Amino acid sequence: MSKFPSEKPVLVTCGLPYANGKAHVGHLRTYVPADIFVRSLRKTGQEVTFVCGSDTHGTPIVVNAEELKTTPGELVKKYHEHFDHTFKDMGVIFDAFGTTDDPTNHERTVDIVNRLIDNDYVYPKIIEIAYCARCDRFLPDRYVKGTCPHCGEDARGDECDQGCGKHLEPGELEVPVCTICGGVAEYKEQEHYFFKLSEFKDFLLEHLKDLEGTTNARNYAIGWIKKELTDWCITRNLEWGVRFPGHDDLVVYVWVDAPIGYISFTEEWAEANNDDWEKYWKGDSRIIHFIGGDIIYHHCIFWPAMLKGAGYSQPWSVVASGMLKIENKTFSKSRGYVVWVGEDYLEHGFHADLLRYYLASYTSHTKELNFSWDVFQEKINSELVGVFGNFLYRILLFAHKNYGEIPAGNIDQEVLDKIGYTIEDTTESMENYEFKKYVDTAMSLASFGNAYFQSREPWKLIKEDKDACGKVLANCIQIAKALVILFEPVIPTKMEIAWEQLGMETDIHATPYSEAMVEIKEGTRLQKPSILFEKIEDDTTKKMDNISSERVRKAIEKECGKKEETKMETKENITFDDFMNLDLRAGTIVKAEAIKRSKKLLKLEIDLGEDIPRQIVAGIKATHDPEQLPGKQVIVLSNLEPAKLCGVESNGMVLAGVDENGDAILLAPEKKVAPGTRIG
RNA sequence: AGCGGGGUGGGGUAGCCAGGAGAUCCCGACGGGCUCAUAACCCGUAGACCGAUGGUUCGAAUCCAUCCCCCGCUACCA
Repeated sequence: MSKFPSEKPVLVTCGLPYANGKAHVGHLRTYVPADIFVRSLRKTGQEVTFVCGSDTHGTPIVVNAEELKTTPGELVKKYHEHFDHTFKDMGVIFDAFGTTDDPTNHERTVDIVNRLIDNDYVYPKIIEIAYCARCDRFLPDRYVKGTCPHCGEDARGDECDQGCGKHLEPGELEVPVCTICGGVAEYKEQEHYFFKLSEFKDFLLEHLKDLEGTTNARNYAIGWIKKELTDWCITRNLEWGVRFPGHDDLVVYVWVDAPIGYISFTEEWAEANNDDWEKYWKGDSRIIHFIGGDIIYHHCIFWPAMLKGAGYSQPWSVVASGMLKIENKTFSKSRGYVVWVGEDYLEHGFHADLLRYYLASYTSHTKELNFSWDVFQEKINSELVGVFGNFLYRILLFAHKNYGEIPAGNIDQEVLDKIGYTIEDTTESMENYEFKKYVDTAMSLASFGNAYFQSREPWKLIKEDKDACGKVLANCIQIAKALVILFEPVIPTKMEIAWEQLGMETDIHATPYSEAMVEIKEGTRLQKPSILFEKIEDDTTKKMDNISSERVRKAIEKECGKKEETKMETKENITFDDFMNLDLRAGTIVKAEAIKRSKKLLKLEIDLGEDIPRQIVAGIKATHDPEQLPGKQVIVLSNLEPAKLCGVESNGMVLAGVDENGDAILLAPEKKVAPGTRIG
C-alpha cells in the first residue's frame, strides 16, 4: 500500500525564504525535513525534483532597502546568496534555487494573471488608497502608518503591529501618515484589481477533502473556507515587483508571484536539465509543498484557487510544520530568542548533521519543537555518539583489528528479518511525514545491533573460535550497512564517511533502501575506522547558553531603552491645570475576579470612599492573582470616561507601570490611607 | 469569545477513529553487570490517579456530555 515510488512525477517544494533577513533555526524546521523526505523518496526509487528559491518582492523589502540606503535588488541579492549558502552548508540540496525576481518568474506570473483575467476571475474596483501629495505617490501597506480603526493604537498600513495585531485592508487605517516624508497622507480613490476567490469555495472544499499531507494544514484551511471567503486585492502601487499586465503603475501583490516561483523554479530546473516542467504543472502529478504553519492559508486556499483558475495542476500534498521554541520560549527575534544558523551554530564548528538529527528526532513534525542547547547535547551524546556512533566504531574497530577485512559468515535470518521490518516501518513513517518515528525506528536497529554484539561476546569468542566470531562480526556489519543507508537522508555527510569505512565504493546518496538487504561481501578490506561523532562537552553547551542569554539580556535592554526614548520624545509638556484635571484617588480593592473571556483582564471593585465600590477593569490578569488583591491599596484615575472592555464596564483606570519583563507593577500609597484620598 | 491543534511518569512519544488482561517505546534518575568500544554497552528498579467532573458499559486513556489548561490564527488589553 505504499505511496512511493509512484508512476506520477513528484515535485517537492519548500516555502520560500523571505530575502530580508538571515537564516535561523526556525527556517530549518521546514527545510531540513523536506530535504530528508526527498532523500528518502530517492532511496525508494522515486524520481523527485526538489525546488525552492528566494521570495524577493513586497513592501518590507523595499522599506528595509531604503532604510539601509541600498536598492531592493542589492538587498535581495545579498540574502539570496546567504540562504543559498546556508542551505548547502546544512546539506539541504535543491535541484533549483531561484528567485522570484528572475525573468522566468516575471513571465510566468504575467501568464497566470493573464489567464485569470481571460477566464474572468479578475475584476477592477475603485478603492481608497493612502496617497502622499508631497511625495506624489500612493502608499501601499507599510508605506503608510496611522491609527488602527479597531483599537486606536499606532499601526502600519497592512497590520496593527503595536496594538491588536489585526490585518488591515487598504483604506482602513485612520489618520494616515506617509512613512517616507512623515507628511500627512490623504485617501484617494484608485482602481485596483481583485481575484474572485469567493467563487472557488466549492472547488476548494472538494480539493481539500483529498489533499494529502499533515492534518493541521487541511483542517485549518477548511475552517477558514467555511467561515467566509472574500475576494483578494491582488495589485499594489509599487515600483518593485512583477508588473500587473497593462498597468505600468501597478505591481502584483507578493502572495501572487511568490508561490508562482514554485513553477518558475521548476522551469529553470527543466531548462538546465533538458527536462519538462509541464509534466508537474500541467499534467497528473504529485506536487508536495513543505511549509511553515503560518502560511497554510496561502497554500491551501489562495494558491490552489489561482492554479485552478489559470488551468494549472494543483498541489497533491501540503506538509505544514509546527512552531519552533528556543529554550522553551516562544521564538522571537526582537526578544532575543533566536538561534542563527551561521553565527550561532555552523561558525562555532558544529556539524550540520547534528542539527539535522535534532530537528528530525525531537518531536513530531506538526508539534512545536523546542531547541535547547542542553537537550541538543544530551540527544547527540546519548543517541548519536552513544548508541549509533559507538556501534559502528566498536564493530569496525574490532573487525579491523582482528580480521582487516569483512570476515566470512552467513547472515542470520533473524538479522535479515530485523533489517527488513525496519525498512518497512521507516519508509511507512516517511510517507506519513513522521520524521521522528523514522529516526527512532532506525535507531532501534542500532540498539538491536549493540545487543546482538554484546550478547555474543565476540571479544571472548575470538580467543576460542575465530570463525564463529567472524560470523558475529559479519552480521554486525550487515546491520551497520543497513543503518548507514537508513540514516543517509537524515545525516548525509556523516554517512558518506561511514559508508567508506564499511569498504563500500558506491555513492551512498544513490544507494536505495533495497541495498540494505543485499549481503555484504566477505574479504572486503576494512580501513581503521575513525570516530564519527564526537561528544559535546559541558563547557561547549555552557558557552552557547551564555551567548543565548546574553542576547536575550541585550534585547530586553534595547526594548526598554527604546520605550523610554519614544515616550520621552512623544509626550509634550502639559500645564498645571491639565494635571489638576486628573482626579487621582487612593482606593482599596474590595473584590477581584478574572474576566473569563479575556486573557489579560481582571474585574475589580475598588472602594474610593463612595457609596458603592467602583467597578474598574484592569489588564493585570497575567501578573496578579485575584485572590491576593482584596485589601490592597492602589491609585486610581477616577474621572476617566467609562468604557466597556470585553463587555464589562470600566469606570476609571488603575495606575500601573511595566517592568523590564513587561509585567504590570501596581502603584500603591506609601502607607494605608482612607479610601478616596486625593492625590496631587 | 470564535476556529484549529493539543493535554498520557522529569523530557519526548505509542495507544484513541474500529472500548477489554499488568498503559508502549526512547532519553533522563537510581542499582547492578560487563569490558571489544568515544566511562560506552548490557541487565534490572523506581516513577503516570492517561487535564477535570459526570455519564454509557460487565469493562474506558479509548465512546458521550460539560468544564479547565496550553499553543497558533482572530477579538480584547484604560
